[in-house]
Amino acid sequence: MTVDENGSRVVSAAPFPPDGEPVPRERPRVPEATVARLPLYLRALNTLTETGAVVVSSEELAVAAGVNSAQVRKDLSQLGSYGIRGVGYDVTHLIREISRELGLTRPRSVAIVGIGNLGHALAGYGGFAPRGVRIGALLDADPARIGETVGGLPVRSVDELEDAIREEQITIGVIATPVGAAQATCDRLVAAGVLSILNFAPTTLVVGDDVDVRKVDLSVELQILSFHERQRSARLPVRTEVTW
Amino acid sequence: MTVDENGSRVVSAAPFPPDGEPVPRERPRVPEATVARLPLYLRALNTLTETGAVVVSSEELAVAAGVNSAQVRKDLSQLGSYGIRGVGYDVTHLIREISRELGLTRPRSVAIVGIGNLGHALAGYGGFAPRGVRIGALLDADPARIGETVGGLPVRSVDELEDAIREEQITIGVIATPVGAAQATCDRLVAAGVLSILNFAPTTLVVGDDVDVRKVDLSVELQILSFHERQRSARLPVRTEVTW
DNA sequence: TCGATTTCGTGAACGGCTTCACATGGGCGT
DNA sequence: ACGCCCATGTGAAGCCGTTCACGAAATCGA
Repeated sequence: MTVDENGSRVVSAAPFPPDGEPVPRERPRVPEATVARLPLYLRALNTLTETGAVVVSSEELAVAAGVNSAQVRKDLSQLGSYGIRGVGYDVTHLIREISRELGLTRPRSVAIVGIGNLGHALAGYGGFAPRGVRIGALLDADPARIGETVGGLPVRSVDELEDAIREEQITIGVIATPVGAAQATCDRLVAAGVLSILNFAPTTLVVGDDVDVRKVDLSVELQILSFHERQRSARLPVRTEVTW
Repeated sequence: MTVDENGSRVVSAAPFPPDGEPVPRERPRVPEATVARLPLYLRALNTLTETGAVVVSSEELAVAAGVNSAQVRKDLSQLGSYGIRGVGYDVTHLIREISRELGLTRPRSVAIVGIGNLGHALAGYGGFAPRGVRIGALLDADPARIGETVGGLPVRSVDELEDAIREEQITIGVIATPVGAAQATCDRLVAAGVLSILNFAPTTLVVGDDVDVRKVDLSVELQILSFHERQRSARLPVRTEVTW
């Protein structure tokens, strides 16, 4: 299962239930693009509650998340009609529904493999716990680092990877190892039962179709910015007066 | 200028030059989706040269980058026809052309603001220099960290931000500060002349239309994975036998 | 020289996503 | 109780991106 998979293997649900079924299960399917924005809405909503807001309009939420307001409405309508016309959305209700849709009601546990600078940063990042994601284990191959405590958790040997995943019921693996160890680490995580991988190593991981891989690549992001800067500078020298 | 801007302001070039012009300037425009893949190709090509490969087929490159081979051909054809039918692509030539397209021929300098764990990780990341991106300055607000050397570069006070940007001809700002300082840092970077921002702080930055912002958000990635896991588990309990 | 083989380049079809525009319908003031 | 106002929910249109399928072109061997 790749990042952009279009769910073609999913049993295509009938557009409508055969009759006036009282069971609302089997909603059509939430588009991938919407899923990617739900976390943004969630964060914006959490910020809003701190300011005491109790209802929010699609326009406000759109500004806070940096998207179009029609998009907000369409996204939220995918989860059901939780808004009130003429008023807006109930903030706490919306937080609950989005959290449920994202599967954050039962917290997920992650293992971070590779506790270098990046692993440290991830382990110490406070933004996980309040959002339904729990760090269950830190693993590293360097004996010098084992036993060290990072963010309240001890660093364990990567030899214990399989044990840790079982003990802590880990379902998500984060790869923060050097490039050379990334694929092998990935294979071990998958063999141990992990089905979701977040990869920070600058390499393309090869996995089975049933594994979900997402990739965060710093130099790719910078190169995309570089492209846009080049475009911009190439556009500056106006050529209208060359013709005469 | 947002990430997904569709270049509507760009003068739409005529599909063909009026006649057999020798000047190939004004290609139609490279799609954003293609730009996002060019860095992947570039990395795969660099790996290939190390193995001694001199030509590469679209199929090989596709496997290395984890995409479809038709996509590779379509992407590369956007930059011009650099392939040879029946043979493949010349590796070194392709590296040159992609680097040129991405604007990496004249190296870009970045400033990293916020030298915590994440800033350390970024500063120490070896993947930048060989890819046309140079770290020009490290800045932090904490007096205790100023003067420290990270990755061969001294940490300077954030008070010197404007000076550093001028001296080092920095065009890209990387925000690795706490959330609270992100927007203010962004504003200062923009005021100092930076037009591209890579934001690691979990917040939506508000900028003018002429500033290009990209965002890397760790918890968002994890929440997307969480959603897919929930989907998967909801699909597992087969319901065919409930009906009798 | 000629045909077989390989791989690029690309038109066309398809599907997904975004945006617009407006009907729908709930609240609030009088 | 009634009508005005406002924000949601959603068809429709258009755009962008992906994939298929095949023609074009280049090499190689006989």
